[in-house]
This record gives sequence, structure tokens and C-alpha cells, in this order.
Amino acid sequence: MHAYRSHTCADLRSDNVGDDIRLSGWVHRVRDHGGVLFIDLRDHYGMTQVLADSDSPVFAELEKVRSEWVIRIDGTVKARSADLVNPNIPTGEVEVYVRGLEVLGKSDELPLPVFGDQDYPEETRLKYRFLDLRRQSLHDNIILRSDVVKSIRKRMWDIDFNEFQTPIITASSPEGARDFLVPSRLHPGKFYALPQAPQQFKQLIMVGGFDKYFQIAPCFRDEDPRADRSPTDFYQLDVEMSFVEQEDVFNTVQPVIQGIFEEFGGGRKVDTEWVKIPYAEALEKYGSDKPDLRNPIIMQDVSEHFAGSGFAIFAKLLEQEGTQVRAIPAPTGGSRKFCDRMNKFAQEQGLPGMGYIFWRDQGEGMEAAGPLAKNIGPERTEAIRQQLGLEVGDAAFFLGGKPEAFEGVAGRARNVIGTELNISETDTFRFAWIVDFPMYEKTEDGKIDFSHNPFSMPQGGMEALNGDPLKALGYQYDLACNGYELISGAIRNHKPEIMYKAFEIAGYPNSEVDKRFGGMVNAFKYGAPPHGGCAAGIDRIVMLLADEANIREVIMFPMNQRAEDLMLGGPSDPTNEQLRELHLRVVKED
RNA sequence: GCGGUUGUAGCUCAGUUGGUUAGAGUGCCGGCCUGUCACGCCGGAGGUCGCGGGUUCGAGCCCCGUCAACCGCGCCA
Repeated sequence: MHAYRSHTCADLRSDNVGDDIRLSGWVHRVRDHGGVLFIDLRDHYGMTQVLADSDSPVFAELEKVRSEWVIRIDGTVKARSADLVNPNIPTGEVEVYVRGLEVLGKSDELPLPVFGDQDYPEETRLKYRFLDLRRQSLHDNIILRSDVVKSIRKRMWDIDFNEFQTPIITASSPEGARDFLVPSRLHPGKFYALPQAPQQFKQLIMVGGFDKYFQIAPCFRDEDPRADRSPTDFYQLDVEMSFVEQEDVFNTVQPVIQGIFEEFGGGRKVDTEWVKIPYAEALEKYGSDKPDLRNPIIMQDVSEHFAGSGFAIFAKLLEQEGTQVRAIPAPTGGSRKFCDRMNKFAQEQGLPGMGYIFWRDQGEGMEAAGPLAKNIGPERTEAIRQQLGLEVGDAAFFLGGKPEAFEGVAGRARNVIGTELNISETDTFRFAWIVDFPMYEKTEDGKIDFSHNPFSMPQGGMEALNGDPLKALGYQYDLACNGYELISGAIRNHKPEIMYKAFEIAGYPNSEVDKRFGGMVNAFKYGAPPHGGCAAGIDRIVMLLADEANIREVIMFPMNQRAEDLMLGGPSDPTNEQLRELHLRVVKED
């Protein structure tokens, strides 16, 4: 007999009755009745009830085992009588009468019970991640992740993509997020960096003459975390293709992603028509470049109704260049209580507030209520109602100023309104390609900087860069799903002269481009194919499929909110020896 | 860096207007129990109320400061 098991804890059925078997696993739950003792024995595969009574040679020993001890038992499979079958577990028709016992691993008192599905503080869960991983929900999430990755690989291989590995220790690439630096022992004072993404490598793979590349790639960025953003590292399905246009990338990627959501979505509806929304339109209608399209609310420009109106704040505002008043319609939101709550939300988000109008009927026909309605008068109020298509019981909120100043809050307010009013779809995955991202944006100090990926090809090529750079769009796209950015990608700029020009506009002379991206730009001088691709966030995809709001629920060993590994204790102090070898000295802050 | 929420037993939580010895469930320890599957019953141990200061006759509760966790903003080519 095998040293540890003849079956797993999910194997035994009524066919096995009478068999002498061996099981190993964790003690999930003990029920001690004095004369008879039941244990639910658990392993990765499932659960089996084992029992002993005072006739068993190991009864006394078995009475001593506690939750989460690892034990091996020998015993005989017995059928349960009809009234004792447990229909909740697949092995519920049988149980194992224990004759032999070996304790393989004892457990101290648990800081985190494995049994049950109660919530526990994340600090405890992260410190004892190995216990948390034993629990059903996290265990299931991690298996889901494995299955998703397996399916992604299969789907990519099936359409003739090759999977290549790229370096993990590499050169710092100064654009973008903060790098994690790795000191070089052989080169005193110099540093490697962990790749924020295999961006330059995958482009060089195309220049290297390979045609279709993908990789499940770890990415390292030293940025502050969010609920949907893992600090330190995360994984992307990294994809790059040669001789393609934007539409080719979409047509390649959609079946893969859609297929994954259909395969693992658990019956939730999956969009098959992926709309394309220009970046500017996304911001105008949804206040976000990653709109949640399950939410039916579409914001509209209502400036004309406030220009020269009796509501002085907006009227005056609209006299300034580049300002606008935008409405967020809120169907069924027509109560003062709700409107006040949303107004408070806007204030908490740092705006002066959000004006509102709501329409009610107190027995004398439709009436517009709220401070704004009084100020602008019935005609303008009615015109707004008609433009927004609202009825009695509905409301609308208004934000004024420069769009870039209020759009963020407007987008978040749209989400909150959709959720609170329960008008957003559930059990659906809604996708949209956000296209036509601008190449550049104005920074706070008035300079022009890349608004997104500096490597994307400007629409219109060199000609576009000779005009107003702030009007130049890139072949740069994101995939938004249910309010999350799932994919980001671009058709790349493979022409050195356009590359130099693009960087020149952002204030980088040729010499600087050569210094920072010399490796890649140099490669483009030796016959670079037109190419493009994208990268999909694996963690976020699994998070959506697992219906989790927090990305740490789908990562095996995540960092906490301060990028600390509570289980193994990172980051930690280096030894003097390590520092000496690396030619480093730590400067203590006061 | 900034804002919000939270912090009471190993764990999950309650704790009223500031008032005697801070409670419950669960886990742990001991006892009883031969059909449970969230087993049941009896008993016991277990507390720096995050930390520091203040107000008060008296603080888990009020005030100030501070630390930590999470959520958000900034940040995220």
C-alpha cells in the first residue's frame, strides 16, 4: 500500500464498500460523541467522513486529534444506511471505519479557522495565507485562475501564437511607472530594473522576425495599490503581432477573451458585440475611459440651457473658455433624500457640490423640484427634461466647469447612482474597446507629455505630428469591461523618424531617445515590421470571473496595502555583507 | 503625501447618557455523551478595550496626538 493514500478524500463511493483503504488529509471537523467519533477528513479534492468507536484499536489516539492536524488513516469503507447519507458531499453515501492512524503533522491553535465561511481580517489572512488558501472560497479562486491560464494558453496556441519568455532582470525604462531597481554586484553603482511589462522585448521579438508572440508575463511596477491593483507584481497576457492594423488585433483578441468569459463566466451573459467608443466620447458620456456599460446612464452636455440663465454660478462659469455644464440623468432617483446624498458624495469627492433637479407629481401634474429648477425657470427646466428624456420620479445632476476638472467625479457619481438606484445590469459582462486615445496631454505646468504609451503610432503618421500635437490621436486602445480596464494596447510606432519626432514634441531630444530607448530605436533602423498588440490583466480577468471586488482574492500570495509580505516578512533589512557586496550604503532618514 | 472607515478575549462581534467586577458566540482546556455531519450538555481558563496624553470623583465611551489595517484621491508609459 502507498505510504500515504490509496484514494483521495473525494474518491470513495458505494462501489468501494468493503475495501480496505488508506486516506491522508487535514482534520476538517471533529464530532466526538464519547462512544463514537466522527472526523471530516479533507484534502484538495474533497471530504470524506471517517469514524471510530471504542472497538477501534486507535480510538483513544483519534480522540486526541484536533482541527487542521494532518493525519493518515487506514480503514474499511462502509455504506451508510439510507437515513444517514449526507447528500451535501459526493462521498456522502459511505464512511470509513478507522483501524489505523498516523499523525503526519500536528497543528497549534488556529489564528484563522479553515472550517466555515466567516470573514476574517485581511492582516490575519495574509499572515497565515497558507491557512486561508485551505479555505474553500480562496482555494476555488486559485484553481479558477489556474484553469483560466490553462485555457488562455490553449486558445493562443490554437491560433498559432508562440509563447516566449523574456528577461526578468533588465534595464530600467524611464517612462511610465516607478521601477523596482536591482543593484548590480558586478557593476558598482549601477542598477538593473524589473520590467514594468515586456514592452520593448515583445517589439524586439517582432523585429526579430517572429510573427505572433504571447506570454503570461509578470509585470513589476512600484506604485501605490488599489482594490483592483496589486502592488509590486501582477500578470499580463502579453500579445504582439506583426503586419497588423488595429482591427486585426481586435479580431484576434476578442474570440480569446470572449471565449474565456463564456467558459468560466458561470452562465453570466457575455457581450458578443464589442462596441468601439472613442476616448473623448467615453469621457463625455461616462466620465471614464473604462466605463461600466451595465449602467444605462449616459451623461449629456446641457450648457445651452444654463448659458445666460438665472443660475448665476453656472451662467458665469460658462462665460469662461472651455467650460461646460454636464448632466447625469438619474432615472428613478427623484427624491430629495437621494439627491442630497449624491450632492454630499460630490462634496466628499472634492467638488463644491452637484446641483440637481427632480421631477415629482404631488397631485397637480408634473413639477420640477430642487434649487436649480427655481433659478433657471420652467422653460429651461423643461427643455433639459426633454433632452434627457426624463419623467416623473426621475432626477438629474449637474456639474459645471472645465470637463477635465469634474469628469472624474462625474464618472464615479455615475457608478454610485447606477448602483444605488439598482438600474445597472447584473450577471452580465459588457465589453467596449476604447479607441483613439490622444497622443499627448498638457501637464499641470503647461508642458506637453505623452498621455499614454510613447511607443504607439500616431494616427496619420508624421503628418499628424506636424500639426497641433494636442489634437493628435494614437492607434492606442483599451478594453473596458464592467468598469475595469482589462486590456491596453497599441499599433506601435516602428519608424525611427516618427519616433524621434514624437519624443521631440514631448521635449526629449534625439540624444535622449537614443540614451533611453536606444536598444529598441536602433533595432527599428534595421528593417522593422509594422506591428502591434496588447496586454490583458490576468488578475483582473480572474477577479471578474470569480466575482471578487478585491484583486488579492485571486492572487496566491499577495502583498498588503503597504506592499508588505506579512507571511515571509518582506521587505526586510539586508545584512551588512549583502550591502557591501552590492556597494550600497543605506541612508537613514530622520 | 491627503481624505474616509475601522481598531474590545486566539477569532467574529455586542457594550445604552461617562457610573459597581467589560459580555456573547466560536475556538482552546477539563468532564459527560454510540449516529453526528455548524453534534449536544456541564464546567474552566483566556482582556495593556491599538498606543500615548488630557478632561472628570469616575473613561471602552468625551477631547488631543499617534500607530496599524482597509477603501478612495494623488500616482498607475
